[in-house]
Amino acid sequence: MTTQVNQVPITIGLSAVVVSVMDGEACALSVSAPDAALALPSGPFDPAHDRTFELALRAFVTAQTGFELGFVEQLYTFGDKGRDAPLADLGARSPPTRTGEPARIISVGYLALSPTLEARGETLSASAARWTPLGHHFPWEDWREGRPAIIDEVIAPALRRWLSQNDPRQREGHASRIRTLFALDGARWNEERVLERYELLYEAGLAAEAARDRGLSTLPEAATLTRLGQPMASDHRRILATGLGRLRGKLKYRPIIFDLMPPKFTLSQLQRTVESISGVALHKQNFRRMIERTELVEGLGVMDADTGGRPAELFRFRREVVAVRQPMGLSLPTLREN
Amino acid sequence: MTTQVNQVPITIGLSAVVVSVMDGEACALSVSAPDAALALPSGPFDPAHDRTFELALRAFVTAQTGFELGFVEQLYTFGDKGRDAPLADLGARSPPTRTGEPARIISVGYLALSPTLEARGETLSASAARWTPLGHHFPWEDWREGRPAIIDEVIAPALRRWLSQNDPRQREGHASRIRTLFALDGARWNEERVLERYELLYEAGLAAEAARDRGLSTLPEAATLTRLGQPMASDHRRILATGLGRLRGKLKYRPIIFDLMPPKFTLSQLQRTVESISGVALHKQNFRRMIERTELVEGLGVMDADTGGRPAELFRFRREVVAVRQPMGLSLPTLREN
DNA sequence: TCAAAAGTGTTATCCTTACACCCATGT
DNA sequence: ACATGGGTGTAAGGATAACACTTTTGA
Repeated sequence: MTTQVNQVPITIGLSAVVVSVMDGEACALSVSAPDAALALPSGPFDPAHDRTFELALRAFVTAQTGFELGFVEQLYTFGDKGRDAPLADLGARSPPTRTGEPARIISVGYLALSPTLEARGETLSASAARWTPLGHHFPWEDWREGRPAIIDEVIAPALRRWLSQNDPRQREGHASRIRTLFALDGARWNEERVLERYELLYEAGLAAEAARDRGLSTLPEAATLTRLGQPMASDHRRILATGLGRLRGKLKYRPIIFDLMPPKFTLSQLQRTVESISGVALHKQNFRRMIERTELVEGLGVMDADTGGRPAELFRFRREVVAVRQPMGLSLPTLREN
Repeated sequence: MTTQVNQVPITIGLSAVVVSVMDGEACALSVSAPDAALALPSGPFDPAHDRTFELALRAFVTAQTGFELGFVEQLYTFGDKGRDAPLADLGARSPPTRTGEPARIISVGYLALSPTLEARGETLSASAARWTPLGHHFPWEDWREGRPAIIDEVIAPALRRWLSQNDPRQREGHASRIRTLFALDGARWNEERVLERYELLYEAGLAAEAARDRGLSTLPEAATLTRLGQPMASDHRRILATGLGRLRGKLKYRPIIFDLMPPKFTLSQLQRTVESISGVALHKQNFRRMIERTELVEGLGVMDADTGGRPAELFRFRREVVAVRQPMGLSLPTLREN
């Protein structure tokens, strides 16, 4: 025990996983870190002036990217030493080092959702922010077209190689994690476990960030790494994985999918949005029956002709029913094929 | 924007909601705050020496209460100004005020589970810690014997009185929250929304903490307040509500109930444990069928004779299957009666 | 006329919920 | 024998998952 407390000052950084769906692809808002790596919009929390985390977050996301957040929810607070120091100072100021020692940086991650909105592109082009498909960061998470080839071609072999170099006492546990997280040997894919999959890859040195953080020890061939998703600054890809996992889970019991939809939408658009987030393909009619059962949407009797085929009816979200019976959200039946 | 950052130092406090079930009652571990109020075991996070939040938490819970935590999970980070200053210094040291201004106190709440264990009582008696039934803090949350009388006798009338004094523009929204959160007018009880219920009562000035934090403005009769659950120091009852809600939700999709069970148990003990946490009564046979379907437990062929009636078979949790197919957890069908 | 996408009918299967009933022990 | 709690059989109703099929537009 020390007698003097807080010789090491604490800095709190806020990071936002801002998700939106553009052209059928789930994307996250990103900015460029000083070293040109992609980063989440982030900024420091100023204890003197910010009344709440959420207000601070909304303010600097608007400042950095030029638009306002709707739905916002806290994800997790990352405090471990040893993880790469987050760029909490990305916004403006640098972390204080009043006494000479480096500040301890804590980061609080947030999830935010933004509806698809065509007009929004212009706002963005004025800033350094851009929308990056989540599939670029997590290419193994998209099962909409069936099992992604990268799992069997790259991930499974690399993980098995790692396994064989492991401490034999840990081998069984690791083998079982590999099997279940990546749906090998007949195990079932669970789309919610995004974070655990990323952490397994990181642990196995298969995330570019791991090589960076560990000073390049036991680096796999660079060719393998580049196929395993675009890395991000600091621990931002971990925060992004946390956000995607949370969003996928929450879809099933809260109607938050509608925070990603424009005011009017067709049922196919709704289905494609769910699919792009959850990463699995859904059975059309069962999806519709489920939506109907929840009574969360209402047909407007108006048709959308820009579908490429037969015109589709437009629907709206019945926001009013949520107040009455905080409902189930959507149920994702599981996988349609394979 | 200031030029000088961190004039106001940040202190991080850690608080633990440690849940265990004793004699069929869900309890939380509590300690006595200096002003004699009940408080959660809490302590400061020392950025110079604590490598992770979780390690720091485990250490001071052991120091304060004398036993070790098993399952631990982060709940939420509370950072709003204006909420009552948490007792982050309960453990030992006082918050630093190097520059004269008060430190900004952030608190990180954790949920921890501890299996029922008879021998544990002795450890506790040596310390200032004790087990307090959650029903003392949230008397409206226990629906095992049907709808608690306190809802219709005390809560609903008091909330309606509050409603009538409200800004008319907010009235409709508030009325709907009251209805759905407390299952009035035929609305269905949702056992997970513990935090929202507590926050509604707090907002309406019906939690003793609200009177305290607001300097006693519009205090309802003291008799009403004392029926509305035992208050806690700082915002600890809010953290406790967060923990109970999270635990109730998580029961349904992760098999964490077994972190509350001893190594061997009967199915009735298991059912009573689920009931004490979720606060609802379950149908015996349906519960058993569900447990059977999950294949999470295994009969030992050994009988427990201390049941008061026919001896019951003892079961154990098959920890090994969790690794294989991170399973559903338990599904709480809803309410058996009413 | 054909491609493309919207939208519907039907069925087997499984899970949920709710009945009512029997079994083994201690007093 | 009877109270107490353990343990089981059956059946209706609803949700899920998977079939294949018709309809309406634009090119």
